Amino acid sequence: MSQTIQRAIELIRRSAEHPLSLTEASEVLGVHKSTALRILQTLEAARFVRKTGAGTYVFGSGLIELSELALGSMDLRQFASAHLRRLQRETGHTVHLAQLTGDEIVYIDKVDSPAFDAVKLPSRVGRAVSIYASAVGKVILAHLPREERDRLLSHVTFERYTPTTFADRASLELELIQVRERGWATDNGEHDAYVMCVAAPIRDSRGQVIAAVSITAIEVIATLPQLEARLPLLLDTATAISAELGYTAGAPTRPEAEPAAG
Amino acid sequence: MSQTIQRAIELIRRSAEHPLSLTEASEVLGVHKSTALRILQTLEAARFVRKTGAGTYVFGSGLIELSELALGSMDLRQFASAHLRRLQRETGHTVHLAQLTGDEIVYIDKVDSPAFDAVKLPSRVGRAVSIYASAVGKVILAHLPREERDRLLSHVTFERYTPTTFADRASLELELIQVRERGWATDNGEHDAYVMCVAAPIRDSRGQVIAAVSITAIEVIATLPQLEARLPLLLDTATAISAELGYTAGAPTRPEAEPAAG
DNA sequence: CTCCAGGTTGCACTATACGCAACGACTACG
DNA sequence: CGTAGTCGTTGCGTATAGTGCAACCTGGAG
Repeated sequence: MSQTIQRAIELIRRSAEHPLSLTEASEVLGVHKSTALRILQTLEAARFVRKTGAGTYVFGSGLIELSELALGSMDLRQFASAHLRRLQRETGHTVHLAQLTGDEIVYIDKVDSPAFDAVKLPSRVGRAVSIYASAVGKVILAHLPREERDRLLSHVTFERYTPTTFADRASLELELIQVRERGWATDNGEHDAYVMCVAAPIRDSRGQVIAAVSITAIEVIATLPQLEARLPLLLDTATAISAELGYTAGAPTRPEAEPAAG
Repeated sequence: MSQTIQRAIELIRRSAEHPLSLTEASEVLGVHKSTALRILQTLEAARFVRKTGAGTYVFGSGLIELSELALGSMDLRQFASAHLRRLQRETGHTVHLAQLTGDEIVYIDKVDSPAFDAVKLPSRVGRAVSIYASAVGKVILAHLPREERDRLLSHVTFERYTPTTFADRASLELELIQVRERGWATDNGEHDAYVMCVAAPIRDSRGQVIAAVSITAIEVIATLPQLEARLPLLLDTATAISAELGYTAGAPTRPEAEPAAG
């Protein structure tokens, strides 16, 4: 693992949080100023950081551009966009789109509620979301083939964030059975006590669940039963997005049955 | 300038475009496979790239998250968001927000038109926009203090993209005078022959022009006169955003006058 | 004018990233 | 079923590339 690149990465991270002076950068890395300077100059040439008039370094537009390029080329995101926005308008709640990518589930789109609670939600596009303590995580997990689910959960160390968290494999499996049977999942403040969600699965053309859409609200805005009242709309949205991906409902594949998976 | 970091940057760039195999990565850099592997492993540990099941490397969510963090912490973007969305709804056209950052003007938000032309527009959040061949560029340039304008233009090598481009300093200055006097700018296909824009300036609390908002359409959707018909809405939007930033209209500062700037 | 802090440059050194070669996993093909 | 070919991974000796140092520059404060 390259030391130089690790140092560069650390500086990019810091620059995203707040402007970084050269001296600060060298202290953070524990290296000489000249070393930090060379790293920052290299990053600057690629527009990964930008030098302000005050001589400090901040996050650069080059990285933003690359991120947008990567996000924009995701088919799912394009297909889902209009549906998500409609769901937001009709429910009034914040809408999330999360996708299973590799070993983690990542938010790839978010439509904020105009209500004041949007700013309080800790979610952010690109951020990985808890696999077992979120509605989108559970609904994806529940519909995955067993071996896949095992793979994802094998990395996990369970943590009890709140009193409602399913904080061990056994209780989670029970919850997942229920999720699988009814076809949607809730998050009853399982990661943040005041955040409620309802999520529905999105399937690709093979019938595989690859993503999930959810509506979210903090409890003072809407209780979990109030969110569940919007289930028809949510399920319609998920179905519509799945259809865009080529999924034909009632398809022969029933990956969630898995009588002898693995 | 650090060679290792430059190589890492190149691989990040490539991974944003399409999945990258190890062999491909090593060929791109002209280095041994083991070298490319170490770079990719370092990036992977930071979630800057992600390894797919097929063994290829793609753009990672870590970078997307950092970009969203950086974008989200921009005050201007937050203040402008609701206004941009309203402008889009009421005009039906694609809306852009561009900010002067350092030596370049960068798109920091974009609200796509639902019309099919949105996909044809080459703009992207994070991308730098031509300073002299765009409506947002010209409207910002026109209202900048002379020394600032000189600094920005000193880096520029003029290029005639289309027949309407202001492709030399003299003709651009004439155009800027007009822009400054009427308070808004157009782009009559000056960068891409079929893309039309109208832009208005956004001022901060000191009265300085720091950004611009624009509406854009391809010519088959709306001609320039048709876009100009939406000027009242556009100017209202720009004024509203400026107000959010603390600008009080009719302020004593008139930076655009600049009788003896510099 | 002097001092100080922060940033920049040139150079010698060695830690660090490199290429090599051998190995393992997998696939295609005879 | 065996063999050859492709791709990714590991360990190691080497030299290149990145590092720390010291001197220099710049701007602002006292």
